[in-house]
Parts: sequence; structure tokens; C-alpha cells
Amino acid sequence: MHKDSNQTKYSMLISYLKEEILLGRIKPGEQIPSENTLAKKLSLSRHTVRKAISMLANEGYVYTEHGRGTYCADRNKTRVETKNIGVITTYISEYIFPRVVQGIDRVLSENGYSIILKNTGNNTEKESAYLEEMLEKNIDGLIIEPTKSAMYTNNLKYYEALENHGIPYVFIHGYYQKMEDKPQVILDDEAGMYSVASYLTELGHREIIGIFKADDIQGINRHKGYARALARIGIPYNPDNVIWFYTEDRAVKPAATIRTMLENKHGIDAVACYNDEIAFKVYETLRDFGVRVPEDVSVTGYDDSYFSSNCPVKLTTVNHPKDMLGEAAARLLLEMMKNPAMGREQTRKVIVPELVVKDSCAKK
Amino acid sequence: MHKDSNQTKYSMLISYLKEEILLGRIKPGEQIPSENTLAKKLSLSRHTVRKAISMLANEGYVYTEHGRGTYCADRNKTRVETKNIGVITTYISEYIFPRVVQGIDRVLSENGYSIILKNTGNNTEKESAYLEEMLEKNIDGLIIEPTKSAMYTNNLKYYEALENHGIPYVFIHGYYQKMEDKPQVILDDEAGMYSVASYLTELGHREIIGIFKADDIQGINRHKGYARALARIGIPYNPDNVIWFYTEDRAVKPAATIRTMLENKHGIDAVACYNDEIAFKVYETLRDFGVRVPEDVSVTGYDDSYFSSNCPVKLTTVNHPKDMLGEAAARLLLEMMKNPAMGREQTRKVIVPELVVKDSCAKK
DNA sequence: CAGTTTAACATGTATGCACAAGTAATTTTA
DNA sequence: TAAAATTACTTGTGCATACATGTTAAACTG
Repeated sequence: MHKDSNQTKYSMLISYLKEEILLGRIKPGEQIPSENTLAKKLSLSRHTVRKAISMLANEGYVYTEHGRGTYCADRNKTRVETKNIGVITTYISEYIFPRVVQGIDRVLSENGYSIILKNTGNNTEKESAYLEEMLEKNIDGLIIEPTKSAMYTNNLKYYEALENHGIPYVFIHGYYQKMEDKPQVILDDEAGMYSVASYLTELGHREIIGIFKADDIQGINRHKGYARALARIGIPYNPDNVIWFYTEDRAVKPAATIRTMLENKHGIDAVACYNDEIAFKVYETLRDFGVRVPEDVSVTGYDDSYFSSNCPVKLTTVNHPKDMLGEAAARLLLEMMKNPAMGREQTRKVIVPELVVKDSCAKK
Repeated sequence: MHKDSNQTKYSMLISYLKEEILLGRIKPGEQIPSENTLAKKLSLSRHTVRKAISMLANEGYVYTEHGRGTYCADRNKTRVETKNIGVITTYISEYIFPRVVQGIDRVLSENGYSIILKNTGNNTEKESAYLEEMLEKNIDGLIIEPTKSAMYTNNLKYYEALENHGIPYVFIHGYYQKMEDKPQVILDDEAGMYSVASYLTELGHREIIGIFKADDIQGINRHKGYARALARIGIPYNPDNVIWFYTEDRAVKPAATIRTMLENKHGIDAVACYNDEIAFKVYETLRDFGVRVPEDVSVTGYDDSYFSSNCPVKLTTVNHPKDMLGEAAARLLLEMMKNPAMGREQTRKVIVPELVVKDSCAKK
């Protein structure tokens, strides 16, 4: 420290440390001496050292961590915090979305962040537009439910841009297959459907119809769980027992196909449905056909929604830890913002849902 | 200074001064009390006061002049459009909230705006905190569903501050009685319940039980419509036929009271319920008691939600133009931002809901 | 040896004191 | 009366001390 002496002590210390950092003698991430060490070495009071360091922190040269120490910042990467987090959702399942957003909001609000909300309506072009808008808005982080997660996406460039800008993001509820190593919080759909299908086989059912959604990764995974559960006890996979539908079909196709099966006397022991809404429709179709649930046919739903509890025969289903999903995503994002260099193992969180047994299944 | 006590002293002082500035009680250019004055008045050390002031200076709220004093900065001069609109909602009716937000989002997104979302969980203190946060975030406008709209509020100062800063705001779904001339988009709850109750009287019913929520303005207004419809055809108002409940009661009290009435052979021709959820529970209670709907007793809901369509006997109800409500609020706000000097007549929008006749009512 | 406790050390909050230095109004002085 | 000195304020710099709180690694314990 060899500066003009008509300056103040703290400003001398500031210029000294600044120089060390700018000349690369203290490297980004490197710890600088503790306040007490500096004070002793330079014969200053701790207060004076502290003032210098706090001003350096304000200018972005260093950052402090309570209880650990003070570190040299990487000045190329520091951006202005907006305290806003982007949240992009897709097609809104009315009974899932609000709770997930609530979970996210709870955690983020506690930490002084706000949500900027966008809905894509499962429209890929809107997803592009909103990702671009988020980049412009200088958000501090992003939580996104991918649009048509089982299909091809050409929005990869936006995710790269986010990475280049050092803006962390977390997939929620689904992911693109090209990006399966990216940060994500998802439900184990395969395990969920596996437990449902296993439950049905254990009740003695063999002709188990499966109804799955074809354009979401959730549908793909639930189908896997279904197939695995049947395979486990040696039931050969029968494509005639599987009904696939798309977002656009969902109000008609599943119920109509079941009706056709009934008319054609296709053997049915049980129906494992993609979700409660489908299960509710299947229940109504069976009832209208004079088939009793669960005495003649067992039916299962998925999501543990109001469809499951409002159905005259309460539907056995799989719970959907909506709040937890949102909270977990928000927590992961907060951690990533704190510690930008998190390993891949730490950024994938899988929540295993649980079977909820109600009244719609019986032994064969 | 009346902030939470688990904060530090200097941060309490910071929030106090920030509030004074944001609410316009200290005006730009005005001198704030000297460090010693503040220290003495608040029983703090000068150092603590100094720390608070230096942080405020860093954030641009004040500026200091050596030897002269500390002054309030003019933050309006640095304000730019953020293209962000604040949306504050309260207790989340899961089946209403997402659609309203969707409606708001559709209109705002079309115009290049984004939503910053906050939920108060019907907690007045959270409402304060979020209003303050919105003021800090430099939003371009605000749509807010008031918390506990039938009760007293002491958040008026924040609305005044919004006006001082030239930030337009719109109440949605409810309003405070002290602020009934402020911009708002609401449903005509009185008219809605009036049409339901009139429908029931026209079917020949006379002993009409009414179930209403006591802590929302909606409940108060629906009760008015109920009373007016009965009065119209000369039925005297009978308090024994009216059941009041609170947010905390809602799962138990309405159904329990109906059960008691049945046990006491209280005459019941029809039950007009506050909403579909209540109506669903009432239906179940009647069914369990062996009372047929609609042959013995007619039941009506309100909101045209999934409860109405999932009920074994589809419930006659009143539609809730959720999307329209959100859209109307967003449009009104956009107009106000364009033309800041809008007259009062133009800023109040009342949407009249419509009766939706289904299967739960019959002639007497 | 895995799990817990403890001690050492980091930053964070808060107080007290002393004096430096800039500003503005009042008082004194030539 | 005009310039200078005084005085009473303001913010700025600096030191000593105390205890609170978070982190980490070494020591201890079952």
C-alpha cells in the first residue's frame, strides 16, 4: 500500500484491493484476508476495513458470505438484480396450476422475489415470444413448464441464451428429451402409474385397459409404468388394451373407445386412466352401459383432484404434490442463483407420488 | 415506526424512511432529519442511523451533502416504462382464479405487458407488503382483488401513493366501501342472486333457505338480492331461513345447519346457496337424509363451476364470467394508462351474471 | 467409525466516543 | 458597515468494544 497520504485510510485500502483484483493478483472466487487479519496487518480498526470492503461489495468487486469470508467477484458476470422471476406455464390444468404457482410464490415471496407470469396455452410460438420477452425483462431466474414436452422444439436457442446471460432456469413438470440433463423438478410418472397398475394386478385383474396422453412426456412415462407393471407378473403387452389420445381428442376419444370396446365385448377387468378427468368420463360411460364400478370393472384416476372426490364412486387415484412441486422448483432455482456452478446431480429433483386408495377398485 | 421486531434496527429505519418517501410524506428535495436528531428520537446510536441512511443513498432514495444535510431524491425523474402490470389476488378459489388471471393475461400479453403476480392468502399484512413491493418495482399499473373486502382496511395510504405516483389501478371482484368510487370491475352479485331467488319463487317455492358468506362483500350483496326477490312477491323476511357462515366455517356449518333443520322438520321448499361448493354439500346432506333433489327440495348453486356439473343431479346455478371479468379489468387499466384523466362514470364496470338452468330445481 | 459436540473463526449488528471538515447564520471587530 | 471570527449545526472519518449469528473442521462420544 503505497498511495498518496492525503487520502482517507479506507479509500487507500479500497484502491489497494481494487488494484490487486484488476491486475489479477486476486482471482475471481479467491478468498481475501478476513477483516481482522487486514486490520491487524495494516494497523487499522476493523470498522475501517469493513467500510472499505462494504464499498467494494457495493461496486461489485467482492461479495461476502456470512460466517465464511469475503471473495473476489467475477465482474464479467454480475448483472443488475431485478428481484423478478419468470414463470411460464403451459396448458392450464385448472386444478393443478394454481397450487403449483402458489407453492412457487410462497418460497419466492419469502425471499423477496416476485413472479412474472406467462401462459403459453401449449402453443410453441407463444413460448418463443415469451422466452424472448423474459430475456429482455432482465429476470433473475426462470421456472418453465415446457410446451408439448414430448414433441420437437426449436426453442433451444433461447435456453442457450439464458445460459450465456447467466440466468438460471428450472424445468417443472416435464422436460424436452434433448435437454434431459438440465435442471428440473418433475414427478416420477412411471413410478406413479407402476404403483396403480401393480395395485390392479394384485387385485387379480388381467385385462387392464390403459388410457394415455400421447403428446406429453407425462403420458409417455405413465405408459412405461403401466407396461412395466404388467410385464412384472408376466402379462404379455397387448396394444389392443392401450388407448392413446391427444390434447385435442381428450373430451371424446377415451370414452368413445371404451364404449366401442363394450359394444364389441372386448374383455375389461379394469381401466387405468391418464388422469381423474378421463376416469370420471370412463366411469360415466360404464355406468350408462349398465356396468357397475367397482363390482364389474375397476377404474383408476390420476392427480387426486376434485374429479376423484366428486365422482359418485370415489376414484382410487395417485396424489399430485402440487405445492411441493412448486416449492421444490423455487428452492432449486434460489440455490442455483446463489451458487451458479451447481453439479448436474444436484439439479435434478424427482418427486415420487403415492397411490391413494378410495372406492373404485375391487378384487376380481 | 411499527415494523416487525425480528428485523434489525437499521433495516426497520430503512423501511420506515422508504415508506415515508414512497408514500410521498417526504417529498423530493425535502430535507430529512439529521443523523443526531433521528438517533435521539429513535433511541439509536448515530452509527446505526448512518448505516441506514447510507444504504438508502446507495439505493437512490436520498442523497447527502457534506455539512448541509440529507435530502429526499426525486425518483420519478428516473422512472421508465417497465411493461409490467401488478396483479394481486386474495384467497384463491381454485376454480375462479386461474381463469380470471388467464383473461387478464390474454389482453395484457396482446399489448406487450406482463403480469407480476402476488397472492395475499386473504392476509391484510401481506397485502401491505405486496403493495409496497409493487411501488418499489415501478409497475405501470395494478389490478387488485381487495383482501377481506367487507372488513376495515388500513391500506388506503398505498392507494393514495399509487395515485401520487401516477400509477393507475383497478379493483376486481370486490371493493372497499370507503373506496366505492374508485376504478373497479365487479359482478352484480345482487342481481345474480335476485334472478336465482326469483326463479325459485316462480316455480312456486315459498320456504326458501338462503346460505350466505358473511365476510365478503359478495356474500352481503347476494343476500340483498335474495331478500329483494322474496319481498317482490310479498314473502316476509324470515331470519330463520337464512344461514350465515365465515371462511373458516365453510366446510361444516352450512351442511350441519341444514341437517339440523331436517331433523327439526323445519319446512324447506328450496335452498339457494352462496356457491356451487356449498350447494354440492347441501345436495349430499339432503340425499343422505333421503330427501330427493329436485322432486322434494330444489337446490341452486352459484359460479357454474365443476361442482355444478359433477354433481349427480346437475346444479342450476349462476354463471361466473371469469375470463370476461379479467379481460374487462385489463382493458379498463389499459385505457386508464392511455388516458390518465378518465371520469368516474367510465371507470366502473358492472357485469351482470346469468342464470344457468340445469336439473336441480322443479315446480312445487 | 458414524454421528454429535465443541471451539475457532468468519461476517453482521450495535453502541460509545472523539475529532475532522463543510455550511450557514450570528456575533464580533476593524 | 463590511470583513472576520465565532458558534452551532451538518456529514465524514476513525477507533475500541461487545455480542449475535453463520460456517467449518477438529475433537469427542456412543
